[in-house]
Amino acid sequence: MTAALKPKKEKYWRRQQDVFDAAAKVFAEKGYHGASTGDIAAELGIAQSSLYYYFSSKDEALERVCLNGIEGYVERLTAIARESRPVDEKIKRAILAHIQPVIDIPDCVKSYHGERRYLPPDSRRKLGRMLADYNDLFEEILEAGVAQGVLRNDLSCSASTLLILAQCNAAQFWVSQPDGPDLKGMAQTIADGFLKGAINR
Amino acid sequence: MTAALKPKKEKYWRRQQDVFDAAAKVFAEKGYHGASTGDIAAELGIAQSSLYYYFSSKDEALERVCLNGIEGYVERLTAIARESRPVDEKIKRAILAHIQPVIDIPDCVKSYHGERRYLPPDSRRKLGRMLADYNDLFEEILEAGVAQGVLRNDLSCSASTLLILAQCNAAQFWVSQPDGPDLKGMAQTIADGFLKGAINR
DNA sequence: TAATTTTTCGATAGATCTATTGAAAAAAAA
DNA sequence: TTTTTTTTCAATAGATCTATCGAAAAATTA
Repeated sequence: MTAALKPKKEKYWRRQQDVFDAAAKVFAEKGYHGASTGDIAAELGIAQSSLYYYFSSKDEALERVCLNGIEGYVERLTAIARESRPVDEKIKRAILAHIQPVIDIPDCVKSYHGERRYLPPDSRRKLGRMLADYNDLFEEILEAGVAQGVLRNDLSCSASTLLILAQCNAAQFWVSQPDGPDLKGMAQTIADGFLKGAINR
Repeated sequence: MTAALKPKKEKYWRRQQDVFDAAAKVFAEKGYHGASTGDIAAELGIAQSSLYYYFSSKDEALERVCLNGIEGYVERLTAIARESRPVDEKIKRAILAHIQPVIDIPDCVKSYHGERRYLPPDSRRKLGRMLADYNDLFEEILEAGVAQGVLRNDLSCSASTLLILAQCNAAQFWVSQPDGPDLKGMAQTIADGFLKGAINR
C-alpha cells in the first residue's frame, strides 16, 4: 500500500531535485536576489511558470538549496567525534569531512554560505542552529584533545574552531584553481598547520 | 584660483561621502541586489531621486563603496614590506593591517567581500587586479622569509597566504561578538599559529 | 483507442525598482 | 531684499520580477 504510492511519485521527486539543483547553480552564480526564477527556468529549458509546479516560492527554493548545502555536516561530524581514534587523526578527518562537500555539491555549499542570510527569519534561525551545533561539535573534539593532554591546555578551542573552519571554507576558492592541490592535500595542510602549534611536546 | 574652486565644492564632496557611507551600510546589510536605492535614501532621510544628484547609477555607488573597502590595503602592505624589520614582525604587522579596516570601515569591507562580484565587468576586473597585487605582495613577504632562512623552505607561500588571509577575513565575524578578543589579540593568535609551524628551529 | 492524470505553458495581475525630468525649496551671493 | 546657485523633491516612464490561473500538451492508464 504505502509501497505502491512511492514509485508513483518518484519521477516527480527526481524532477524536483533537478529544479533545486538548477536553483542552486543559479543562486551560486548570481546570488539570491540577483537571480530570477526566469534564470532558473532557463537553466532547465522550461517556462518560468512551470517551476511553481515544484515549489511554491523562490524562498522555498532557497531554503531547500541551503539545507542541501548544510545537511549531513552535523551527522558526519558526530560520527567522526564518536570514533575511537587519536585526536589528531580525528581533527584531520573532521577537516576533510568539512571540505568534501565543497567539491561534491559546490553550488549548494556556496549558496549556503552566501545566501542563507536572505532566508525568511524562521528558516534562517533553523539553519543558524544547525551551524551552532556544528561549531560546538567541532569545539568539543578539540576540548577532548585538551582534556587528554594531547593538545596544549592554553589552547582557545573556540578560537581554533573558527580559524580552522575559516581555512576550510577558503578551500572553496582554492580548489577551483587549475593548479590547486587535491582535497586531501588541502586538508593535510590545514591540519598540520594547526597541530604543529597546538600539540604538546 | 584653483584654491578658490575647492572650498566651493567641499560641502558637496562631504555630502557625497555621506551618501556612499549609507550605501555601504545598506549593501552590507541587504546585499547589493537586495538593497534598493530607496533603502539608501531612507538611511539618509531623503528622497530616493535625490541620490542621483550624487551618483549616476547604483552600479557606480557599489564601485565606490568597494573601492573604499580595498583602497589603502596595497598601499599599507607595501609600506610594511619595505620596513626593515624581522620577518616574523613584518608578518604580524601585515596581519594587523589586514584586520584593521574590518573594524574601521566594516560596511565597506563587507560589501567589498560579498558584493564586488556584482560590479560591471570593468570595475570588477580593476578590483580583481588590486586583490591579486595584494596577494602577491603578501606572498613576497613570506618568500623573503624563506630566502632569509627564517621560514622553512618547504613552505608553500601561496597556500600560506591564502590560509592566513582567510583567517583574517574570518575576524570580521569574530570581533562582532561581544566576548570577542580585541584586534591585536586576534592578529597575535593568527600570527602565532602560523609562525609556530613555519619558523625554522 | 479513449479516458484520465501529470506536466508544461502563455498570459497576466500586481508589485517593485532604477533612472529621468522639471519644478520647488533651501542656501549662498549680490 | 533680490538674484543666483545649489540641493531636494514629487511624479512617473519603462523595465523587471514573482506568483497565479486556466488551458494545452504530454504521459499514463484503462
